[in-house]
Amino acid sequence: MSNATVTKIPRPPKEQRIDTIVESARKVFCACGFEKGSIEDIAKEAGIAEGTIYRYFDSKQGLLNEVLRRHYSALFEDIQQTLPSIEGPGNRLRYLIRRTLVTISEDRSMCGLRALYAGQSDDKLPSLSHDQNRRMAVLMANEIKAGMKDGTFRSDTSPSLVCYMIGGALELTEHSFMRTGKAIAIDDVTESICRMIHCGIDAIDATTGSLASLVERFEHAADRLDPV
Amino acid sequence: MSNATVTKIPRPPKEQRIDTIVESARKVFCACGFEKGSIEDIAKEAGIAEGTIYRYFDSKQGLLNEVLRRHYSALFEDIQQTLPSIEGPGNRLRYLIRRTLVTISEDRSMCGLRALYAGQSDDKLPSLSHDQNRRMAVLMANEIKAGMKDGTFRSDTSPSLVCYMIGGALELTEHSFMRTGKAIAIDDVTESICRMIHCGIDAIDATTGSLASLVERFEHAADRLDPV
DNA sequence: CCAAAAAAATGAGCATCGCTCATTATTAGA
DNA sequence: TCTAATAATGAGCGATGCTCATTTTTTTGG
Repeated sequence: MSNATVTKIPRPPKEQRIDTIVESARKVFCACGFEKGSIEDIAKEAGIAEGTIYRYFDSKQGLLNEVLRRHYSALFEDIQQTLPSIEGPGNRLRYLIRRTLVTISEDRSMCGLRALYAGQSDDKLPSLSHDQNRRMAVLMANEIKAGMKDGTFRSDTSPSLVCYMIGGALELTEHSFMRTGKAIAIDDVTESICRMIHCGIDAIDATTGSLASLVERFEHAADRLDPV
Repeated sequence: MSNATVTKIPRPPKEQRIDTIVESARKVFCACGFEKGSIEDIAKEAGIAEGTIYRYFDSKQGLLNEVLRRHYSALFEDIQQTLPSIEGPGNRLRYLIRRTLVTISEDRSMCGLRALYAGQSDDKLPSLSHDQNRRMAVLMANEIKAGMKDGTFRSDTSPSLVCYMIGGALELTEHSFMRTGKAIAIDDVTESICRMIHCGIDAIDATTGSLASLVERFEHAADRLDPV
């Protein structure tokens, strides 16, 4: 009005504004969780008004979607580049499991968000988090199908079932990490999951023990018929 | 005051009132989900004032806790009675898996609640739903440990990992059921999970080189019996 | 360079919801 | 029957996601 230099701050371009909002949302959500982190907090963090957020995002949920989408896009780009260089369905499956563990291990706060968010989807379309999980599940399922085709894996395997079992194992690790904060023994866990997936829990001699004894009996029988 | 017969409705006993509230909450939560089902709805359904609910329950969350607790208590009582009559860790594990599938199959709306609720727990204590899952996980883990002890299962198995993998498989079935509404092929799914758990996905000849050598020995023995 | 139109930003305010508490209604005890 | 204890009520509080009329800034076109 009168004296002060009213330095007109030019508006940042659209893209940068969105970046600011998403980044602020990420900070707030990671710090407070999705429910407790309010739009007001995010607006304050970004230094803008609440209404501005709604010019770029339909809802709080949509904002979280974008936060997660950005966070996971790096992971999937990385995977897409690496995967073709690995030989064999079993090895590629192992890589996918290990890579997921690395991601979990890298960002604990985001894990909480992810877990929190996963239960969020109600009657709506599958939530983004589910979508990310599904994307990973599709990658894993592809490898399992490939393995079934080339004879590495049993042909009566259910790819989706196996994927969800792997998912369960990863979730356990994630939960445990979130609760305790203790570093994940990535290679050990990968090995455990892979061994389980490949061989199951039966003791070797329980699986084939009976078979071994059968062969033994057969050999004895053969011996009797044709003593050496 | 003046004319009308003011039929004094006696207050129901405390226990019955609680039952009414919990049952109303169950209906509303199942119909609308936890978030969208409001306390107002529940009070209206029960024919009481909102405040009354808070005489008996600390919070909306606590009310849901009780709804779930009652729903699952029957399941666990049933299990506790049946389990001791089944012989062998493998068979008991199979029963637990199948029994869970039956429960999922029996109440689709409650599944939604369960799934919704699972993601709810934030910084608080583990939610009731998690608690129920954990209770089931403990039962399964006990069987796995028993199997490891008696030599049925490999001794380097991680019980909790296996439990979570089973949990993942059950969750897939639950989600699929909730989305499609198509009846669960309980026995088929049970078989798939058990086969996976016990033997993994590897093709037989890939599983054990020892098996290959067994076959070789068999062939040698057979050769001796019936030389070409 | 300016005026008008378009676009962006604002923040007061709305609707909803979980929850509280002062007030009222009912029951139990003497 | 009178009184103290207990139960029930519902208006209202505070917080929150979201809207929209208004204001501010940018763009346009002459």
